[in-house]
Amino acid sequence: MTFKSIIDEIENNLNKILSDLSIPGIEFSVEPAKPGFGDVSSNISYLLTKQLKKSPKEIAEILSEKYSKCVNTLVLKSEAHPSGYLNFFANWEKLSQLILSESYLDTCGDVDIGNGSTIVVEHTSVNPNKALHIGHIRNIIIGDTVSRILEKANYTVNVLNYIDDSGLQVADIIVGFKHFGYAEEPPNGKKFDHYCGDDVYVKITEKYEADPNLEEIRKNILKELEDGDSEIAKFADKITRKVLAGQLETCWNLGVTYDCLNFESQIIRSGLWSEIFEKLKEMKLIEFENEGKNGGCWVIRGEGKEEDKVIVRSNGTATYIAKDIPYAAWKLGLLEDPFNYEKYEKEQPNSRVLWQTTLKETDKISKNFTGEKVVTVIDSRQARLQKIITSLMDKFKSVPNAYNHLGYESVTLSSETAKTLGLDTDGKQAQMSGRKGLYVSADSVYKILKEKTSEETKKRHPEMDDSEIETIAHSVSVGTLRYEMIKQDLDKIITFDLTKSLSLEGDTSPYIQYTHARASRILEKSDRIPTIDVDFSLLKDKSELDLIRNIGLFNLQVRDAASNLSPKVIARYCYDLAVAFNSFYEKSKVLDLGNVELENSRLCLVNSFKIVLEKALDLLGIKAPDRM
RNA sequence: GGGCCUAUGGCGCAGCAUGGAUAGCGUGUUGGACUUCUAAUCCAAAAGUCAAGGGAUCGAAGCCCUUUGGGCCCA
Repeated sequence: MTFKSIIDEIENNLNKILSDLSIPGIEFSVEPAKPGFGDVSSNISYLLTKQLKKSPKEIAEILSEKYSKCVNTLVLKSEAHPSGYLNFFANWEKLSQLILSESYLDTCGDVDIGNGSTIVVEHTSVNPNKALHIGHIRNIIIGDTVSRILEKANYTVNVLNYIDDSGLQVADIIVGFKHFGYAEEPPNGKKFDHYCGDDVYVKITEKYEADPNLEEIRKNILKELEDGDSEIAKFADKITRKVLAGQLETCWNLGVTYDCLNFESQIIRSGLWSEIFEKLKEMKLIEFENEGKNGGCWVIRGEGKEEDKVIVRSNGTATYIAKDIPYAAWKLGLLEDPFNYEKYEKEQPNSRVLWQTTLKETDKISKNFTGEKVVTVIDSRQARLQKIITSLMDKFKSVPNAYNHLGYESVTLSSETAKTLGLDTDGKQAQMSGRKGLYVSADSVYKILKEKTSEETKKRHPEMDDSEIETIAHSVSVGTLRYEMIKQDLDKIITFDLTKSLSLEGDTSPYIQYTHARASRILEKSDRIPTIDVDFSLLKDKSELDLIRNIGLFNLQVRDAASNLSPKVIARYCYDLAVAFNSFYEKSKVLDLGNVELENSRLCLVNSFKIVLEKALDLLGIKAPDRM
């Protein structure tokens, strides 16, 4: 039981009072109070003004009076604030005991929203022709964090990465290899994904601009890609898998892992499309256009003023939304699974097994990576397309809201950073572009961070050996990058600046991780093992109670984050928790107090903080070192 | 032409879903705190017509409408 206990108690009592007054159920709030207004507040008085024909203040006074006669275990007293709010003060001795005991359990922070049901989270899904840049990282970190949160909320999560290995971007680099003599081995040991993105892809794009005739070559390559048995398709498969391996290396380094890789080329060859095409016709979700500009096409009717969306062109080829529809239906388990599965050739850094789809019949392993619900993480430029898919899936699946598009705004480059990459934007931010070579790669950002944090750690701990420094610098660098990608709202554009975005102070991951290190040091230096068998009445300082309150809010925050698919909620929670600890740290010493009872109580609190912060940071995929 | 997102101290953001108290935080600026469980820390000060206008409400940063600036998507 956590801080929610006292909220529940108050809610129950207020409901009882309401029914005594024979007022039918109204939806009042009972929430953690703002500082200076007790511990819990309710807006109930405002909502009763019409029925009782009294001012909020008078009502609050009446309710407070009645409340004092209720059965209370966790509430010490209620108070009518002149503003009309009804404020409650906790019996902290009991509440602290509840909260801190709970925090020592493995299940701390668990909530049950999913009820064990399966949910698919698809993220990453980057064309396998280039290295991941900082914009992709936002997608990946959002997806990974949401998966972790959903798991905490009792969903069985299947994480998918969709590999678009048969599109235009892949065709481009194949043109480079096949027609412009780019070596298959990158020069001087460059990572293969970087080589394909920085060198081959960008240069070929330049050549297209110079010579429009090359379009023809690309078109032919594209056609050959669709035919799985062609030489080109086999070659492309080899190249894209090498790029993919480089991309996965970057992801794994950031603590991101997957359950299954789904290859677009296989979806195309599996025949899923024709199956879904028939179904769409049958359900009359698409119509054949006889005349007008879309004459001869199969279209989805736009709603209201929206344009019709062409699904199959008059020449019989499917548009690229046509690839998304069968995949979406497959994710929801609406189609018979045409795939077999095999293990990916490399192991992921944690114990999670990574599978990949295959059409080979040889080693027939069937798996199920579909979900009763689906979350697709794609940036909001795809919102229109995703809306069409969502409404189609709503018609396919009886469960409402089964398919969810989790959109987010893009990452742009600050004008200063764009300038360092050779583009003068006249003070404006710049959209990243893989095609133009205007991007900051994830690997390079990690490398810069790693150097910075290694140096800092070395300065603080000259005695440490290199491998320990390396471990700490890694955790802090990954944390910093992940936290930057997650801490603000999904619909805010992140303007990435190579120097400004890599701060290690203030509202950052190192700040939070540092508080964890402080807590660890206290526990390490004390020669006792913290227990919950302590005198909780000794914890009565404001900073102590504030820290306990924050600890007790963990599961409420997880619930909020999971039900709203809002990873930043957990980021803010970690930060608030760290602030509360730092305030406690300044005001209350823990060791060498000459008072064993008090020391034990505070040790219990410190340990509880450490446990909960670790769990919360784990939801963000951030590791907390014991020293830094 | 149609649609989506966004606007809150100099800069970057939270709060908006579910209207109610004194609009919070970081950074930057100014000043202060390391002989102490680690200063990647803490304390304090200055800094706000919550884009503008209108509406419903006893009450709006939040809800509705209009306009403007910025970003994106479709045509």
